[in-house]
Amino acid sequence: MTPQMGKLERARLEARAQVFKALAHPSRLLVVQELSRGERCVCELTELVGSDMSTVSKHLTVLQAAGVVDSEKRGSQVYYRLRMPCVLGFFKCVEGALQAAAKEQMEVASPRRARAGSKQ
Amino acid sequence: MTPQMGKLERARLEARAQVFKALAHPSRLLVVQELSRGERCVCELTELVGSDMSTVSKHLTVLQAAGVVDSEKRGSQVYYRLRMPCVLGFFKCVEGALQAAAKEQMEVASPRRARAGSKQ
DNA sequence: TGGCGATTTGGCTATATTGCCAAGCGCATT
DNA sequence: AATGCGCTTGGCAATATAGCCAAATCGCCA
Repeated sequence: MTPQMGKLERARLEARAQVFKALAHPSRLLVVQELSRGERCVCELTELVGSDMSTVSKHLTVLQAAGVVDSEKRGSQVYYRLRMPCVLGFFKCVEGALQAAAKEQMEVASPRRARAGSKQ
Repeated sequence: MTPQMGKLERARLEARAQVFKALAHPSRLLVVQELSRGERCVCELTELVGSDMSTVSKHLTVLQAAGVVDSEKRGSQVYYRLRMPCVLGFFKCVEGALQAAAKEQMEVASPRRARAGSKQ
C-alpha cells in the first residue's frame, strides 16, 4: 500500500484497522454497548441482537479477535465481557459529531429558521 | 436485525457503524492521521498512501460521507481536513489496548512470572 | 453412558468492498 | 479555444463479509 513505509508501521495500521472493522457493524456495536453494562452470555446477546445464535457467535469471535471483548466459559455457557472500555468514550464522540452533522443538515435544508430547540 | 428495537435506535446504530466502517481501512486511517496535522490536498494524500489517485479519492469520499473529514475546493485542488478530531483520542485508546494485548501474548508464551491476575 | 442445552464451526450463497484503468469534468493558464 | 492538471466517476474483477442452516463440540446431569 505505502511503499515508503516500514513493515512495522504497516502492521500497526492494519491492527488498528482491525479494531475499527470489528466495531463496524450495528450488531457488534449493540453487543459492545450491552457489555458495557456487565458481562453477558451468548444466549442473552443472541436475544438482544435477534439473529441466529451462530451469527452472534461469529460476531463475538470477530470482536474477540480484535481484542475488544474477552470470553470465559462457566458451566455450559460462555460469558463475554468488554475488554476495551475506552471504546465507549469514542461512542460519545461519534454521537456528538453525528448530531452536529444532523443539525447542520437542517440548516442547509432551511437556512432561515434553523434555530429552534434542536435536541431531538 | 433486532425485532424489539425501534427504527430510530436502529438507524442510530447504523449511522454509528458507518463511522467505524469509514475508519476500518489502513489507508483511511493513515489519511486521518495525516490530516490531524493539518489540511492536505488529494495529491499529497495520494503520495502518502501510495495508491492510485482514484482509489484515494474514493477513500476520501467514504470518510466524508461518514462525517469524518471535510473538503474544500481551492483553485484546481481539493483540500481535505479532519472534521471529527475526537477520533484521535480513540487511536490512543486502541494503541494502548493493542500493546497490552501484545504484552499479555508474551506472558502466555513464556509464563515466567505470570502470577497476578491470571485467568483461566 | 446417553442425552440435553449452550456454543462453535463448516459450508454455502448473497452482498459489499477494494483497487485498478479509463473516461469525464472543472478550473487555470496559454 | 485549447491544452494541461487535479480530481472524481463509471465500470469491472477480485476479494472479503454477513447470515442462515446444518453438523460437530463440550459440559452437565439423570
